[in-house]
Amino acid sequence: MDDGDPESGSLNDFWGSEDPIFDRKELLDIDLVPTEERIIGRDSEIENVASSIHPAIKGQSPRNTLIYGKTGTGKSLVAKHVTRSAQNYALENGTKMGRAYIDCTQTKTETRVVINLARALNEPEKTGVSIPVTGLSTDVYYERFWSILDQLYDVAIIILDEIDKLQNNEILMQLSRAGEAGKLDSCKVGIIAISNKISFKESLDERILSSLQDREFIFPPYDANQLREIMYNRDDAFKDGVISDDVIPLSAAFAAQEHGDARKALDILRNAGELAKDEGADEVTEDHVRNAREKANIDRFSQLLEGQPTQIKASVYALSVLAEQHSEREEFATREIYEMYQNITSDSALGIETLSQRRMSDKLDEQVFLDILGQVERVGRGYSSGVTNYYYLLEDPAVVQAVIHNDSRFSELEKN
DNA sequence: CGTCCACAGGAACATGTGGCTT
DNA sequence: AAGCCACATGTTCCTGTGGACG
Repeated sequence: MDDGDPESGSLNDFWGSEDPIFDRKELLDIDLVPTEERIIGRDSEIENVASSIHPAIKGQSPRNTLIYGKTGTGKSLVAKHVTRSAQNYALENGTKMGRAYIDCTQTKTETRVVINLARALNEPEKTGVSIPVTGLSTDVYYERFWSILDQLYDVAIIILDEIDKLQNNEILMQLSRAGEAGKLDSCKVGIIAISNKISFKESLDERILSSLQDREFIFPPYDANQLREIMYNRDDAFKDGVISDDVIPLSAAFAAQEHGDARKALDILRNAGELAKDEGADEVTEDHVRNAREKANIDRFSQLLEGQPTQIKASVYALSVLAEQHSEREEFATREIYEMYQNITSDSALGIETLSQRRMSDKLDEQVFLDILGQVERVGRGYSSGVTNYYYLLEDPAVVQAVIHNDSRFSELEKN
């Protein structure tokens, strides 16, 4: 609008400036499935998974497979890589192989999983089957799904990631027995189930278990050497010579301390680069890595909390106020938090309803699950009870409140 | 030692939303 | 247009618990 702006000259310099630190930052994204030579230290895992699904190449039944391992141990990576490679090979050999990936943290109910699978594998112009996003009964979705599989594929491989997040295991039942139950005529189905909890097995039906347990692999955490190699393999994310020698070994050491999580390693590395860039430094140093590790924790926390609904912010806020008022204590019982929560929600111009204590305690539990709050159980405290839950903040109350005040509805609250 | 308190968390039930089918 | 359907979000009711307290 204002032309002749005296700033525009310097801004032009800015737009034209090159990133002094990063070259191909996307390489530091954990979800990127690298080409095979970039997958480090998972050779035998790749081999194992590949051998499970090998029969699928010729259109025969693949074996169902269960993969365990902590976060950031390459489970999804290996599953995606192997199945993609198999699909390409099968295609060249005249086998129609379908392949679908479901993240069960996003898709938790049986129906949603079927819908997503069907939509992922469907080709409406060939099958003439339409899969509405919602509106049908689960049975109908299943029928359409089976029909799609039979029409389009000789064999389908389905990856269910974070399977322990599923509300119930009916979908596994259906998928693993589809052939025997006569739901499918020609198409074979293979399941690759991924979980980070070994205890997941206990919640499984005997029949599913026997079919899944067929092939079962545990992915060990990466050790510091492997983490280092993973990062060296992706170091062309940075400009040449920008990272000093100790940066990667130190990031690897930090990540190794936190259960060998490759995701964390890459996060630290990326954050270190960003810190250096913000400072205008031309080199990433050991100090950047140390700060990045701090920052990564707080960032994760803030983002998580920021994205939560208002009711949850209100309950967490209540806890933060309590923590502020009683500097000598950290943990507070549900009832105390609820009283404060009532003050907050009834009073102000927040414009939200005051929920029942039952409901609020569910919200708090949810936050414990997300690692926003911590929880301890205590017996027989104060005036009688069986067990009482006590909650505490995992970050400084000031940090928590700062994040919540970012929400415009809460910003007024500050004054009280 | 029995009674009572007050909490955790499961279960049944209610309501609202979005959307398909016929 | 009427009837289903899945599902999120809440509420109410209820059972089990284990220390406090008489």
